This record gives sequence, C-alpha cells and structure tokens, in this order.
Amino acid sequence: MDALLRDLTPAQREAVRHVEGPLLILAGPGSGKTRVITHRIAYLLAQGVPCQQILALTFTNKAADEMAQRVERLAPGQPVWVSTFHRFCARLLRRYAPLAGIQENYTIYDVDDSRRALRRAIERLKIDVSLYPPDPISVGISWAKNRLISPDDYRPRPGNALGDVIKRIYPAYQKLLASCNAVDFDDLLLHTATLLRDNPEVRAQLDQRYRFVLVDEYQDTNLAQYAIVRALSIDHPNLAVTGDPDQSIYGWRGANIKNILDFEEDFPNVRVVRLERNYRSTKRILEVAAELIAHNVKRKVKDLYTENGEGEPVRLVYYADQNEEAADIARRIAEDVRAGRRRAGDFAVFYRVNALSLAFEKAFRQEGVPYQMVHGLEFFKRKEIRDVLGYLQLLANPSNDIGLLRVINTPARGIGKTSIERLADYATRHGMTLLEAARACDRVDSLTGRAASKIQKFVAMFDRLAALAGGSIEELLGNVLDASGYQEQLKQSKTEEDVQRLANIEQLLSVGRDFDERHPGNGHLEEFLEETSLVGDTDDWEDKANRVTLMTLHASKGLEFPVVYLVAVEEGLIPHERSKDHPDQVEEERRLMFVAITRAKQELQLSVARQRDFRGQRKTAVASSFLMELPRHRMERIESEALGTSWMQPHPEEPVWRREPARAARTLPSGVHLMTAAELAGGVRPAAPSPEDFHQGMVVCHPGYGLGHVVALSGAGASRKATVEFPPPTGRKQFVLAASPLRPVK
DNA sequence: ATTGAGAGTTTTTTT
DNA sequence: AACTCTCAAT
Repeated sequence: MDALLRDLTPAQREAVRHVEGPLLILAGPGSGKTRVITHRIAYLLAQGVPCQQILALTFTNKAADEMAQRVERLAPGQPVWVSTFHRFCARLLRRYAPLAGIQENYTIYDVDDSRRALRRAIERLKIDVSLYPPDPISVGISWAKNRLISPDDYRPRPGNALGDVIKRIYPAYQKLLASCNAVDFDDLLLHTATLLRDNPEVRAQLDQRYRFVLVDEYQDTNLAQYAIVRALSIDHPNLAVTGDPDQSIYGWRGANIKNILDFEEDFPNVRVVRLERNYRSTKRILEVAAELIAHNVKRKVKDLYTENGEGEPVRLVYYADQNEEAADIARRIAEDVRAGRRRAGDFAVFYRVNALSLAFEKAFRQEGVPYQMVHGLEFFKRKEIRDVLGYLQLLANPSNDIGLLRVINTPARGIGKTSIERLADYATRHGMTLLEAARACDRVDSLTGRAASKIQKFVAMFDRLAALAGGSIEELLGNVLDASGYQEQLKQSKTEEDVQRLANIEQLLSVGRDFDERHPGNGHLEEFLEETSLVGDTDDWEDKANRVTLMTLHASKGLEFPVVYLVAVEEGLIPHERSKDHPDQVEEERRLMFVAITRAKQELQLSVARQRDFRGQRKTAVASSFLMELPRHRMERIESEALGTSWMQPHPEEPVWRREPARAARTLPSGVHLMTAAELAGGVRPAAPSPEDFHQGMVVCHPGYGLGHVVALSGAGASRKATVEFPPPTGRKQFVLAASPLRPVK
C-alpha cells in the first residue's frame, strides 16, 4: 500500500486515494496522468475492490494495452478490464444483441465497408450518387450518430439541401445495415447508449457490475460516450475521469469539450484534482506552450509549471522553402546522431497534414537517417487482408451482403458487375439476402446460364468452407485461402506488389495462430473478427525502434520525445484554412499546436518556409498567426541565408523580422537543394530533360526513390507518362514526365 | 473483363 | 504531385 503512494506528489496522492464518488482529474500535459490512473486502480484493488468491478475505458488500443500492463505490474494477477470504448460496446452488444435489434453474430463494418453500404443505400433510393457524393453524407450521418440522433429525430436545417438528402438516406442506410446484420463504428456506441437508455434493468445490472468506472481522455468523449458512461454511474456514481480541456483536438469527430467542462455540474459532490506540475518539458518549452494556450478564450485557466531546468531556447527557424527545411532538419538530426549526442529515436517531426511528409522522407533517405511514419496503410486495411477476412465475415454472418459483394468475384471468377446487379435485383424483390439469392440463382431468369453456373460454383465453395468452419482460426484461414483460390492467384503473379501481398497473408496466418493460442478450443470466429476489426494502426508503432518519428500533430497526442521539430507553422496549415471562419475551430487548432509543443522534453524547433510547394503549386507561405502569440523575445530566431533580402520587406500580415545578431548565427548554407545521385556524380545540375528523352528500359533516377527502370511509356509531350519499376519496397510508380523529378541516367 | 486516359480530389481520423 | 474514381475502349 505504501509502495503505491510513496513516489507521488500530494495532488497525485489525493487522486489515487479517492475511492467513492465522482472524481475529476484535470491533468496538464506531462503531469503523470497515466501513473495516477494506474495507481488508483491498484489502490482500489488493495482496498479490497474485486477486479471485476473495475472498468477502465480508453480511446485507443495502445492506451488500453499500456494501462493494462502497468496495472498488472502494480497488482499482479488481478485482471482489470481495460478496454477501448468501442470494444467494450462490441462485447456488450454481443451479449444483449436482441435488445439492440441485431443478432449476436453481427458484423462490424469499418469505414470502407460502411462506405460501400452507404453507396448501395443511396443507389437503391435512386439518388444520383454523382450529385450527392457519399463522403459528406457519411460525415453527416456520423455526426448525427455521435449526437445520439436517430433517423426519426434527424432534422436538417431548413434550406439545407445536403441535410434533406441525409434525412432520406440515413434511415435507408440503417435499414440496409440491419438487413445485413451489421453495425458501423458509430453504431457500436449509438446502439449501446440506446440499449442502456431503453432497458432500465440491464442498465442497473451493469451499473452494479461495474461499480468503478474510469475514463481516460475524457475531453474527447462525444455525446454517445457520455451517455454510456453516465448510464453506468447512476446507482454507483464512482466515475473517475481524467483529461485536459486544452488537449481536446477531436471536436470535428464529434467530441464535445463540454463533457469535461461541465463535469462538475453533471455530478454532485465531485472531487476535483488538478495536476498542473509538468515532469516532461523544460521551462522554456512549457513557457511557450503556456503562452500560446493562454490565447484561447473559452478555457479554464490552468497554471502549468515545472521544476525542470531552463533548457535550450526554443528555436524559431525561417527557411527559404520546404526542401531547405527538410534538408536542414535531416542534417541536424544526422549530425546529432553521428556525434553520439542522440539516438535517432529521440527525434520527432510533426506536421499538420500528411502530404507534408514527402519532403522529409526524401531528406531522411538522403541523409541515411532511419525514420518511421505513423500513418501508412494499416495492416488490417490492406486489400488482401480485407478480402480474406471478408470470407470469414461472410461465414460468421451470411446476411452480410456487403461482405458477399466483396468476395463473390475476388479472386476473379467471371462473375461481373452486370450479373451481380441482376442477382441483387432479384434479392431485393424477394426480400432475400444476396447469399440466399445466389443459392437460388437458377431461378433468376435475367442471369445468363454461364453466370448462374459460376455463381453456383461460388455457393458450393462457400458451403464447403462453412462445413469446415468449426475449427481453429488458423485452419479456417488456410481453408479460405485454399478453397477461394486467393493464394493460388497471387502465387501465379510475379509482380512485386503481389509478392508483398502474399507475405501479408502469411502474416495474417500468424495473427490467426497467435489468436488461437490465446483462445484455446474452437468456435471463436466472432471474437477473432471483432478483434481484427477494432485494431488501428498506431498499435504497431514501435517506440523501441530507433528511428526518427514522422507524424501528424493529431497522432502525437499522448506521446513524448526528447527533441521535437514542428514544421510548416504557416497560416493556412496551422491554423488550417478550413477552420479560420470559426472561432471555436481556431481555438481547437491552437490546442492542437499546444499538444504538439508539449510533446517535447528537451528541445523544440518551430519552422516556417517562405515558399511551399503544395498540391503541385508553389505558394508564398505566411507565418502562422499563432507564432505572433509566442514569447518570441525569449526564443532563438534563425533565418536561412537563402532567404536573401526580400525577406526583410514588410509583409501585410506579419511584422518585419530582423536578423539576429551573430550569437545565434546558425545560418544555413544558401542554395541548398537536393541533388540526385546523377547530379552528384556530374557535380552540376543538368537541365530538365524533355519528356521525349525517356524510352523503354532506360535507367532513371528519382530523388526520393533512387534508381529504377522504365517499364512502360504512354502519351506525348506534356502528358507523356512513364511507369517506373523501383526496387522494393517502392515498386512501380507512374509519373507525368513533364512534371516529375525523374532524370535519365546514362 | 481488364486496361487506360481523363477528371476531380486533397485536414485532422483514437474506433 | 499523387492519388482515386469513372467512363470508354479494347
């Protein structure tokens, strides 16, 4: 017991020792929040609370895993349920499926599947898809669901054309999901919230069961999540939430910052604990963060302080363009690593939008600095993985029409679009699922005999698989790969891409094997599917891997790095131009920058490029208005020599920057540009080649991908394109020659 | 049923 | 610049 409290500050200890009643922990960045939560769980256990009565909810699997591990270390052998909201809901719905209007073998649709379902719903209503693109409609439906607005309750604002369309599509979409026995991510929350609202006995039972509920990152909860947590804390209001209103950056996803701001009014007798001491950053870094966030109007004032040292001044660097920015940062990092001052894993580069990563990838490759990007195509979103899992989903839930559409012609079996549409027509007319219709396809007159026989073969194959479905997941996966011909088809192919796909499928098999080990016995297909559909990508991000981390500002939340480079701090990016008309959104952008800054432990550099190529266009960038809110006199300003004197000209939207005296004279070599291998060999920059200079088989050089050879050419002049094969992992890329940086190599 | 050209698109995205 | 999607041609 003492060990649990020993290394804590008085404030932390107060939070940990709180047992009964609602608790609000307002935790600034780097204030040891996770430590407090885990210690509190351990403390509850030590007080004799049975572990089954404690439920901890997080947003990410990563956070859940980490928390579970730390609790296990503090209180071994007392498994507390630490789960993401979505997984918790998925479990609950599995158990109480009939009360939510679904069957227990329901399928969870990810973004891709739900987009397909939406598209079908729109088509069925005979609404022109090209007139109302599914994307905004999907956002609108999601918006409603996050706010617990059912199709019946949905009221578009008068005169809002898109809203009127959503009003029609939303119910149709829900009906389609129901007929497929499927739910989307938002439904997991929505159905659970509704379930708890409409079934008081169930609610009371669960409230009793989970007497102690903890919620992490409470500032990011939406109304649905709020309703769920609230419903579980009526008879036993032992709800403990932690969060920081200043780190609320998911408003655009439906998160309601009011949930945390109003917590004290929502629950009587709340104990509020403020964790304001920062253990992470230097004084200088914290000062910059604090001064920035102080500019938010809608905010509870919080005093951030630290006993850490002053540290290095925060750097504010002006580059001529993005290439110089990337090259200089890569060079600095490379120098620090080579000199043994730092490890590559100590560094992170944050940007507002993913598209900005390109210049950095190139520069890091050029410098030979290892890096990892948190974004890439996540394993479970890759086509081949989704295809194979599609078979499993259909086996678990034969009503899953969207799943059937995915696999019926994958790999190609000669069942084309027309045949599928005819089948779907028949199914709709007879109120059948697609699989039922496929089974009865000899009665579908519109089908050609050839198509019908192919469909029959598919059904036969499916039935064969279904007969074998009772075993382990690994066996089942093997059977699917075999019977479907998926593996065979990939083996036939020789392209690099397909070799990679095959490797991914191997990995899927090992995921299955791993699952089997954790779930002895058979018949766990639904659980396996639940697990695979609820895992994200940041889960496989390794902090152990000694690499520079490249990621968006959003992705950086919850992490920390000794050195942080926050790049492209420019108007239009931070704050993003799409938020500039809304004061609330600008405040969220400011919080986003606050989050990024507070990730840094020892060193922080903010940078601006004078010119930035974005979306194929070169634009003069303007320094972010947020920079004007920082204590610039306490920061180190550095300008690239390449900027020349034009930089000294007054600019309407920013003050004139003056060159710092020699002290900070870490100016950059002018005219830095990335040279290709060929240029380096020749020593001079050759004139851009004409598109006609390229021909089949030629070896070419790309500044980012390196050497490759031309495998195909098409078009002429400005529209002439080349397909170039690079060594793995790059593979094949296509380029518009006139616009590409490709160079022939003699 | 597969391929290619052309058009349109591009904020963030825990699940 | 690079990606995705659509429609038309093969």
